[in-house]
Amino acid sequence: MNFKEIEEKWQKRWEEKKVFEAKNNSSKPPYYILVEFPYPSGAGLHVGHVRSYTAQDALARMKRMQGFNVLYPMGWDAFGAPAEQYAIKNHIHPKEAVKANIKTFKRQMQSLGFSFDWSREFSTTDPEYYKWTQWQFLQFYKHNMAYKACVPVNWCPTCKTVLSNEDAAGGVCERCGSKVIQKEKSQWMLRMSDYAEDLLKGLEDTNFAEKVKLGQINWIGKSEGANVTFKVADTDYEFVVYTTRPDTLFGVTYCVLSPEHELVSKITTKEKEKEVKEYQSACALKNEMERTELNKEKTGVFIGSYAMNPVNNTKIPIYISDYVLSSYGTGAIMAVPAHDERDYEFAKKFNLPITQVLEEVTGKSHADETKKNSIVAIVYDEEKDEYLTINWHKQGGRLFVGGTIHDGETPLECALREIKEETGYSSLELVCETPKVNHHYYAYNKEKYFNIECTGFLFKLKNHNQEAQELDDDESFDVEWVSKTTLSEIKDELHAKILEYATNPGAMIGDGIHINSEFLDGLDKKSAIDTMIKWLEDNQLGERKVNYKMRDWIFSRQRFWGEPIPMIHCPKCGWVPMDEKDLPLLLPDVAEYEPTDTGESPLAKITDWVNCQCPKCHGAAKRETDTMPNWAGSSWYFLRFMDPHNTKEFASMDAMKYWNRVDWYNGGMEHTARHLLYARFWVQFLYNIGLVPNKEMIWKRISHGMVLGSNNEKMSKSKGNVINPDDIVNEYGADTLRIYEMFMGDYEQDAPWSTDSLRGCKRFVEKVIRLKDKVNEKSGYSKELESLIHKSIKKVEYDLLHMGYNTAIASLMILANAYADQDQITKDEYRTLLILLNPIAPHITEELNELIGGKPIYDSEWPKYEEEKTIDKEITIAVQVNGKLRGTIKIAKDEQEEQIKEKAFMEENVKRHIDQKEIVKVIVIPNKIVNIIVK
RNA sequence: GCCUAAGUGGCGGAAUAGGUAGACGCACAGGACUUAAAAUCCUGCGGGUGUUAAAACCCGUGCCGGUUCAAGUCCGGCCUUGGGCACCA
Repeated sequence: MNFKEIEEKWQKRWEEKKVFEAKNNSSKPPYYILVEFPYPSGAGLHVGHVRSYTAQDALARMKRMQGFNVLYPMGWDAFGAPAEQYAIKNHIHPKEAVKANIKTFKRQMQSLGFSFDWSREFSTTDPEYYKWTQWQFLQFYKHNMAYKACVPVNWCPTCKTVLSNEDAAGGVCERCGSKVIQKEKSQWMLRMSDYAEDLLKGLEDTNFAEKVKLGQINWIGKSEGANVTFKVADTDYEFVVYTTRPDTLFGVTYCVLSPEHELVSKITTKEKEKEVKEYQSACALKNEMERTELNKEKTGVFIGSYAMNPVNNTKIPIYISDYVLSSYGTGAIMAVPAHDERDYEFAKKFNLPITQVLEEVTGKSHADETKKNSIVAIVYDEEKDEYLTINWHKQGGRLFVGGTIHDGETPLECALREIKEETGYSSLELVCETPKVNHHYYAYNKEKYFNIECTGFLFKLKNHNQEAQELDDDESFDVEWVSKTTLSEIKDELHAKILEYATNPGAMIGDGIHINSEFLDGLDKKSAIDTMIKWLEDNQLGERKVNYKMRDWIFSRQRFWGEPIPMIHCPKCGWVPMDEKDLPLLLPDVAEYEPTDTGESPLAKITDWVNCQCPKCHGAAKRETDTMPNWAGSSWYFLRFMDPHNTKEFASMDAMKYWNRVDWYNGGMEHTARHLLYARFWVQFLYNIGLVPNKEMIWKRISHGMVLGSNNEKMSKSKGNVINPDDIVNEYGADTLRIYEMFMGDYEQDAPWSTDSLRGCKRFVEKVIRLKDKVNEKSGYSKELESLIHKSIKKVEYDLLHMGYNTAIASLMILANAYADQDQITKDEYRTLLILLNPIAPHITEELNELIGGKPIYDSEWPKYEEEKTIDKEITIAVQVNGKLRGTIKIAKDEQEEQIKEKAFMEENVKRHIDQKEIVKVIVIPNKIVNIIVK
């Protein structure tokens, strides 16, 4: 059989009969399946595209057969930098390159037989489409959701262009390699942060995969805390910090402002001015990415003035440091080194005090406890890599040195004394003191409950001189030096906790009870936060505050190849929106657009285009030359597919109400955070101004795994592991490629390409073709195959709805193998196999179906299974003895427990294993397993 | 560092509710058909002990421990790899 001819024949037939055109006024229930429309690059279709398009195609084809009016559209997201680069180099209009690329993509998609409704095709670069993108921008503007603001951008001084974060990775221009600097530019912004809470809540009205939801939640980054006002000592200035941990206010030992903070210049003292300015300009050179990279080691400068801690009026120094971002919270923080990792690092570096205000609790509390203070001391011998322990044997196991603090003694003195008394060592060097731990325990020798506040110490042993121990009579233990691994023998909660602190010094960020905190003492984290916020509000020193990481959307791009922003700047009237009826604002039709020296869009040089009339006062004015980001056109394309030819609206409310929403949206994991969030924001805005029927227009979102090269690496030209789908279609046929990509592995997981496995799928197709020779004139299902056929229908249907494409194919292979074992099969049997396989391999199945005289599959119904016929009457179950498989028995479905037991005991091998042994218990799980426990 | 997904034969991967681990496919080996090759068909295919052959047994789902009659699956702790985010107070 010539698969090429067959594929072309059916592709033509489907097109002629308009089989896949969705109707907007059908009585059938609607079902909207969407795949991310591609950016038509010069490289052509990737085998990764084939994977997700086939998966959604299979779903679409099955749903159609099940009686749904399926919308499965395709279009082009064709604005973007690569086309612009190509155009600049070759002095042609980017739309020419885009046209050629779309042609290739479309040809490739059609050669694979995807059931797209091509009558709804459009590109984001079509004026008929971007007219509405511009129109929607005007709605944002009119509802005060768009504004201009100065934002730092990545600027390459050599190329004289603005770079995306991607192109400026590592602080170096991707193209010319020169150092990227930060430059302030006035940009259009969308007030997306206003929607943070709604975007978070809206997730409840979607059926996104859990990991997708999580990505959205993390991106929005909600945090709850408080704003707290700090006064600058000896001045009238004050500043506000944002904190999620107001409960730790008593532990604040310094404050940090971001280098850009407006107060810095006002409160820096004379002596510090020079140092501060230098630090500020050093930071200004770095972009956010560099800051993070260079900030393994904390940097900062003390600006000479002090702040007053509002809870206890302690004077604390003010620093500036770039670990505090001006763009988040208030751009200022209170630092609690004892309970914040970053503050801890900073404090260590600048030798700032660390005040513990929260201590961890170990052990269980008891009503009648005696309080005392104690220490645990860990001594380390660097030379031998050993730790000093005390082995109490049966009276408490292995511990470190420990003891109670005497009156008038500091914890450190106590530690040194105890070490000397218990072990005789005295030549020690203090390495660190750990946070205090609040420990509850019962002392058996004293028959009392204790609650102790314990400080831990880590010492280094300086020399091995050992004096005699000074022991009490009731003390009997061995002093032992042990290796690190032996330390795992220390089971005592307190000692283990101190060990953990000593070996991983840092901030204590967990929960516990508050100390050194006046009215918070004794409270846990959560109630202390609430108590403190209430106190701050009562005293007008602060307030409860929610913050989001998500910022406003920078909507300007200094590019040519994007939707022009329909705004006009008039010297008299300021920014004026274009009249809606003048849309679309077309991109000029020129072939030359060198970048400007100022970093403005190449459009700025096209004066014919830039100069215009102010819509308000009709005076001379200039157009905005920035264009929209790539994300704009893709934020609402799924709405346009519902009504793509509408010239009056972006889509009619009727059409959107009919389709209701996207039922199933598939795309790559890399788009699940940003693209999906932008699209949801866009839709929520349109909903709020009454232009779309639902607040969430996408119901289910899943993401596919990548197709990797055969070496298990990402496909790339430089690695030489790229597979071109055209080659595979030519050599093996579209159906084989489609089957293989669905069979290659778990759909949501990455999978490497294997041409060997592809050949196996080819063999399967050929096997299905050969089965045709076995078809007889009979109808119905034969007794031998009936049950398996019903099971297969059930399985394939379930799998296609749950992305189990690989197992759907496996079950079809099993069915085909069963057919092959028969001398003859009926027409109905063969046809059912063909229909089940059709969603994945549509061409060959239609052809074979036609050859046996069947009604076209595209016009047929999905086969139905009878639940009863999928259930086996006789089943084989396992018999275990003591949990080990010893044999199997055949039982009738739902057979009585007694009979199953009897059969199990009769099994030869089982008999041998229970012979002469006492039967303790017999577990029978109906239709599943028998487990006999013997002694 | 944080978040997230994973780790099962020579390979891709199955195991829907804790119940016979390795479905299905690939690769490989042996055989049949053929003058021969390809295609096709049949058989085997996690490791080990064992047996003339079987039977049977032991070990096995990244590592260590736990829960359970029973763990790839649940719990605790670790290791490794991929993806995302980058000091968010």
